[in-house]
Amino acid sequence: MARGSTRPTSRDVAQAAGVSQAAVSLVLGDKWRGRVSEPTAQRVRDAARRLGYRPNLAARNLRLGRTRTVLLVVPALTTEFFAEVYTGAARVAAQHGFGVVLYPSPEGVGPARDPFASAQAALDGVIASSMAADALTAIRGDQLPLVMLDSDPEGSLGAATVNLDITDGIRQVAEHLLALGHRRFLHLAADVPSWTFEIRARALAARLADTPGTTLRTARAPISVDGALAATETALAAPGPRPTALVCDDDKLAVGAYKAARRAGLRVPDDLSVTGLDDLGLATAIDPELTTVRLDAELFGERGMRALLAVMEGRTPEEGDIPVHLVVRGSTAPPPHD
Amino acid sequence: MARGSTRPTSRDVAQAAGVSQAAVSLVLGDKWRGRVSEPTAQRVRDAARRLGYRPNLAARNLRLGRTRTVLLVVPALTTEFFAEVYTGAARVAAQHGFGVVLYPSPEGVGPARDPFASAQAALDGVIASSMAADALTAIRGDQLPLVMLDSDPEGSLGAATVNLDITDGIRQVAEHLLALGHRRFLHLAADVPSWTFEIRARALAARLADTPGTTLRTARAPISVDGALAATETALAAPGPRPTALVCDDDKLAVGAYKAARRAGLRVPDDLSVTGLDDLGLATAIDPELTTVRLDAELFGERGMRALLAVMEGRTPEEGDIPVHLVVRGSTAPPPHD
DNA sequence: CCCATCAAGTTTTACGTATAACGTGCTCCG
DNA sequence: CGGAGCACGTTATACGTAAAACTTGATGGG
Repeated sequence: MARGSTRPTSRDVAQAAGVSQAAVSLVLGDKWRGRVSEPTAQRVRDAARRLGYRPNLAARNLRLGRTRTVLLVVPALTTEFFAEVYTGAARVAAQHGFGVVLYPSPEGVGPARDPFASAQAALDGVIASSMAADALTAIRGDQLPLVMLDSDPEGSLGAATVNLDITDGIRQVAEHLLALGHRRFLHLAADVPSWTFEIRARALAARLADTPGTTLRTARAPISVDGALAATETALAAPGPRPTALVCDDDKLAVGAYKAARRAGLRVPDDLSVTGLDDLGLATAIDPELTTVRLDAELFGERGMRALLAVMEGRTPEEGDIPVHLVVRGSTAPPPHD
Repeated sequence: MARGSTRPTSRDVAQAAGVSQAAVSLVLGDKWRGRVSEPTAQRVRDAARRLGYRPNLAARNLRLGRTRTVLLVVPALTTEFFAEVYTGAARVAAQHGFGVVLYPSPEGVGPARDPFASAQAALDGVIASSMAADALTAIRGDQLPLVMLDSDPEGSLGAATVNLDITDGIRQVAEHLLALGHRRFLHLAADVPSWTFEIRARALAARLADTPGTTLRTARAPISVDGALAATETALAAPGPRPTALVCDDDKLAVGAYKAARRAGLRVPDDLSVTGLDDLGLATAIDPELTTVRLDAELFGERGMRALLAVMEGRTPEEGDIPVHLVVRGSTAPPPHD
């Protein structure tokens, strides 16, 4: 007889079905083969449904010593990129009976401070992107299984890493622009201390160093349309021959670059070719549509979760960076004649 | 003496400090005034820090019968809108010692099926947006405190609701366009069965009905750039006088409308005025910048969480819709002369 | 001087679950 | 016909925490 106000427990179900609480646990946990007869099992299932029984997860977690919950630490949710990473991770997690709790760094893009304080959840593991070393060591000290997304393989304190092959993406961008005939490059770099942006700069510089006669200048901007607008405007007004190709660290910066070009009276792509990186919905919303590097954010999240599952089970995570590929659209063209 | 492999418990701390487990619980729970001496309390705190003790949340949740965790059910994370709702809700939640678990409907925009199956978490309450009635009754049956976002006040089964004043937003749009001189309207409506879209149509029709000489046609599209492009193209090619003002249910649809206009050889805003609704980052990324209705998504999330806190504490949630306001940019202008 | 009060703890219990360990009859084989 | 084994359960216990109920020794007021 249920008391009505509080949620039914397995004991309530047991009483309703005329069996012991242990029998209920066995039947509902699918561990009853050869231990409970089929008719009895059916009685239990009926009673559970009738009472609307759902197991108390806190009790189960305590008993089993695990929570089937993992934390995803992301820099922010200001674009759909990390939302998609979450979606991918959550899908794989759900397939394995796990839930994902999201922790977007309150400071926005940049290092996360204390991912545990506000994540009011007991955790079995952590997937972290762009995290500061101190928070990282805190997690390591907790002995929690950890997977890092897009992080320096050397500096991640031995944690497993899953990376997008950004280096190759930038190389493809450079290759494309060089083939079009560009020689004077401007790099619009995100002013954020993060491995994933560092390697963009390195990859671009490395590829251009292989082709004599090329020049590379760099402008830095915070990741915002207005920041990119200002930085690009300044860079375009600098003395000397104007760059003909503008390589942006991500799509959002490219939007700012479009605006700066327009203000400077330059047409994209006739006077200035622009490239992005991410392939957000933004890329096809603007005119001309943006030539950019497609990052499969959902796959990124999936791979991250899969790697975490591997770590938690003591297996070795899948190796290899996630391939990315250039999507050529209308924002790149041969450079103008002098 | 810690066993090294497993996480320290309050009992380990007790042993290290030479007190009972109860004393540890009292001290660390800040309930020790007049029950434990200051020196002893200090010993406990030191031991806890030394061992790196963090309480087992599963055990705490079981003991206290609450989890300080709530679920946020959203249609999808394909735009930054619900990401911001989450951010706002999570911030308020953190201030009150709550965590927020996200449940993006796997079906994308539209009704959510079973929010509990994959949310591997014990919950104290639910905030739900655009949810199907069946899942809603499931939650109600669970007796969980519930707050609905942007839902029909009549049809929410008595749950508390927090709504944006969309009706007023559309009214402002209509007012603006009418003042510019527009009389022939096209409504690009989201083809999604949801209260929040229904009231857009009603509000627009209601306002135009008040001004004689106006006409209103409606095109329906799924919420995607391509869908909006196709629907708008068809609508613009229809016989009869062409509409001069295109009111879109959200910003994403407006992007598709821009593309359709461009393909039809129409200039925005000279030949066709376009409005959106949301004021996503998208709105200022496109050219011309979009006249739209600014929705404060973070505030929406905050209000939702605050309302849920009120419901959980047996208080009455704050009344009143959240005001929205028109942001006039470059996509609207007086209609062309015949 | 004796009981009430109080500080400073300790002992015990309950939360709901999963499962190891422990009964019961009954069947069936040697 | 005796007991080994099986089918079908039950009883008991542990997970780690919070807090109610209890203990103990000292103090102090009437």
